[in-house]
Amino acid sequence: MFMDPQEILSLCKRRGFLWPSFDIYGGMAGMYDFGPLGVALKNNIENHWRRLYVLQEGFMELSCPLVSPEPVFKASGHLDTFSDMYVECTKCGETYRADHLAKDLHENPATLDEVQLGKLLRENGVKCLSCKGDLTEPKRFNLMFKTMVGAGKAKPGYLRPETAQGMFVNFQQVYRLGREKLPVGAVQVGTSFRNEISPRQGLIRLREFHQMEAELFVHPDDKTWPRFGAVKHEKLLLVANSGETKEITLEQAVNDKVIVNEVLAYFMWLTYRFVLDVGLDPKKMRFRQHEKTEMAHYASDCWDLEAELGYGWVELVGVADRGCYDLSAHIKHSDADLTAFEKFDEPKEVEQEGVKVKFDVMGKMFKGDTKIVAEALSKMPLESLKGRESVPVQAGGRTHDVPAECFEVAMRKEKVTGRKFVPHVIEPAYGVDRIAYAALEHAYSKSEKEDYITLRLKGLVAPFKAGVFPLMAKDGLDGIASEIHASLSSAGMHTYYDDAGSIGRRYARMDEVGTPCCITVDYQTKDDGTVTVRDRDSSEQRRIKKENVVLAVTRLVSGAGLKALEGL
RNA sequence: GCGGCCGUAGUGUAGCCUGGUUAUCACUUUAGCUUGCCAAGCUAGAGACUCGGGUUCAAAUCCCGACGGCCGCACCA
Repeated sequence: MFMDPQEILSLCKRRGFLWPSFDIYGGMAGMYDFGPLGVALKNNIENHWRRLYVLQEGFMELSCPLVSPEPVFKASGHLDTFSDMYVECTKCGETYRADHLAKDLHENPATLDEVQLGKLLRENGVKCLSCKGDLTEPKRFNLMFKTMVGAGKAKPGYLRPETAQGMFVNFQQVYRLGREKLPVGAVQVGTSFRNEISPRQGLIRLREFHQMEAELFVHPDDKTWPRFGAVKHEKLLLVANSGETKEITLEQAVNDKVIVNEVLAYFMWLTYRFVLDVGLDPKKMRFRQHEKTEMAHYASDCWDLEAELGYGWVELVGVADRGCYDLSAHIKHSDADLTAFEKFDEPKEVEQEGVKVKFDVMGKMFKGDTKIVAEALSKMPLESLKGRESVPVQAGGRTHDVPAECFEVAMRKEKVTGRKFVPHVIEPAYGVDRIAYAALEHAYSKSEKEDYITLRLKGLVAPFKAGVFPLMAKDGLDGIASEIHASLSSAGMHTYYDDAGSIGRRYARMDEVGTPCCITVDYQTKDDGTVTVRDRDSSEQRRIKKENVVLAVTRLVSGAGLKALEGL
């Protein structure tokens, strides 16, 4: 069925899921406010995700600042990647990457600023490739929001364009807390920012959005996963970049090298499980492998989980093997040791020639300079130290003459028990807003004849778990209903109490926001203590004892259906 | 950022071309009555011309700009 996103967004606005931000000031593209129902939906999605990643798979959840200092993004590559320069044709409006046009005019056009690049293009008479029109001066599009941290000599900072970097820069903490074993994983749920040129399509392309990202650090030679065996016979619909589309088991996909390794396959499966749990339609889901050209140069494999929506196929989740790229980049830029250590089976004896400083002799001679001279000395090539009476050492801006009795060069035996290596990263990255939207769209249904809208949300994600109504707001029915509402609330369930208008209208309101069931107190309740439970999707009812309401709602929310109320 | 279309209560709309009373209708919503299980009825309310400038005696209506929306192009680390 073709779905018009406008219809969904209209419902969302009407019923308090979400609305355009800053509306009274004319709004701002790419920003949405979540209303009470939207917040509940989003929280439910995020909390279920935590249940899988943190509780089930044992990832550690972090929460890092949204504003990050410049070096972080220098290292990650975002600063350079986001600073692409564009020129436009003044005649036909075509846009080009300025550095691409200058490719043959300069050995490395990416190093030029916009003024230099503009001059270069002008002097070489570069015109529009399609219509030969004049080009504008290069313009810089930076997709990160920039800000200043502190007053006076403020440092530039950026709003994070993804949550991932916070986990990479904290690798040491995560590795240590994981007791220095691999695999070890971190997750972060939170807001990210991208200053999109033209945000569009409702929640699909936002300037401020929510991500749930996981970074799993693994040994480069061991990309297996303990729970893989339990799911290896499960099937996924794969659209490979070879052009083939097939539904095959995880095991076969890994054996045939369709998916590059076991751990990636496992997290693709977990991703699929997750989106089914939150109510997405399996018939409208697929995994699409990135094209070789689309994939970041460092990634060895990347699959997008896509959902079919009114907008077409939309990426909800990206699952990538990023290799050692991220940690290596931060090692290079920060000098921090973001490596893991592996013990050899047998320690190795390694004989190595080295210089040993005799501090007792040297200290008397060099006094306060001893430390810096010794340091400089031990960094010098061994050959330049051998067989000399004294050695000139540069330290502290001077040349020190160090006599041979201050050190000796000798073979040293060292026991090497293992080696350091840079772990590889498996990254599942989820777009919360997109998933929330997909959950709404896949749950949306409208009866043909009377435009009766029902959101068939999974109980797990539904903002309200139940509606509670007195059939009439009198004769004590309202009091009993209030008590039931209170008992559900204290059991931790968000429920909606409503005693106004006809009962049908109240059911309809709840159906439209996806509430799985409604409890109605009627006159029979006063006689025998039973209430009716109405199921949203079938609109059928059962009577149960009122003291069993919490249990009944719990069962219905878990998707058990009315038959699970037998005996209550 | 470019091009096309568009912007009226919470939602969906009429009016705009051809400027002129108190801006149409439905749903929603509030209060009261009624109502004994699926958007019922009655009565009384509330609620809008996206913003700014221009033309005019007079602008929802015509013109310009901004903002916002949809579609296409480009972009999407």
